[in-house]
Amino acid sequence: MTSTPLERAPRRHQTRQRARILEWLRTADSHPTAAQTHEALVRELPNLSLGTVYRNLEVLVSEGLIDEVASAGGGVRYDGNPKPHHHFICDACGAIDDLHLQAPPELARKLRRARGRTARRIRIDFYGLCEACELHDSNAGTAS
Amino acid sequence: MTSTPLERAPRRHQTRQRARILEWLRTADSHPTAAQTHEALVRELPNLSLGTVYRNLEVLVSEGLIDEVASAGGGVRYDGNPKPHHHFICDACGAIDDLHLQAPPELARKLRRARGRTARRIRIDFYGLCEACELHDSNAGTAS
DNA sequence: ATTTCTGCAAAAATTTTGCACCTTG
DNA sequence: CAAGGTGCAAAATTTTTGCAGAAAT
Repeated sequence: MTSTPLERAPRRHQTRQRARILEWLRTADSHPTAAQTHEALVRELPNLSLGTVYRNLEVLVSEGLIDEVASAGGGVRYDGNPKPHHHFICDACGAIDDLHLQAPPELARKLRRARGRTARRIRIDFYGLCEACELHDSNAGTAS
Repeated sequence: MTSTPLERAPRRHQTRQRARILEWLRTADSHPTAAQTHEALVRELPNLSLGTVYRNLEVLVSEGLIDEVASAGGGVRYDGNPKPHHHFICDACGAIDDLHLQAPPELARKLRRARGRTARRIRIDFYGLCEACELHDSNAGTAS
């Protein structure tokens, strides 16, 4: 038996720090890193420590209130929108945008046919150039 | 002007280290981290340094020979299969499996309609339980 | 009162770099 | 021999932890 040693879920206390982190992530348009989250909130909570931010992000993820988004380059980013959605990621500037479109049910079927597995959740990442970068950028096919 | 200062691509030399890293990644069934790659190869290349592995992975990515896969938890992983494909990720054990199915063209259309952007590349991640974990695991709806 | 949380600082873990010396072309 | 590459070690980052005191329930 690989017994999980009877782990009771702790009763969470409500703290200003955690509340603000969640609230801020919800309104953030980008998908911030732990450091960016700390940076943004340290103005109004001057003693907020990075450790506290890390610990709270972990709690919020485990409670399903936010999502972890693994971003290329290795950093973890956080997404204040826990509803299933997809992402458009700019190849040039790395910006991540939420897309609230629905995954075609066909995909789940394809998976089942290919592997016999059932998908609980499907996440689609679209890569391309965001509007700003597309304009900004003429050297798209020119390079040698 | 944000001039790219006329950067000439270096002529790469062929080295045993780089060759073996690429070759090993191609046959690897998992999606290894830099550390795992080093660990696996240090037997046959006893002086192989981690720094070299990092530098070569970066080169191989930039040449499009391998892919970076950002995995939750923050670590970067590498995928020796540069052809576009998708992933099935086990919620329980974290294993990542390649899926060689084709994204429905409908998706690109949806993106265009929703955002007016064009997708160069679409990556789909399916989350669920792999076969081993599904069997292994009876406590799926039982938890309080 | 008891449990959970915070801030701070130290410790780990991960990734990047500088540099002297080898290798490839 | 010139351009790249390697190994090693130090430095820079990023994330995790231990602890004593503070807050929440």
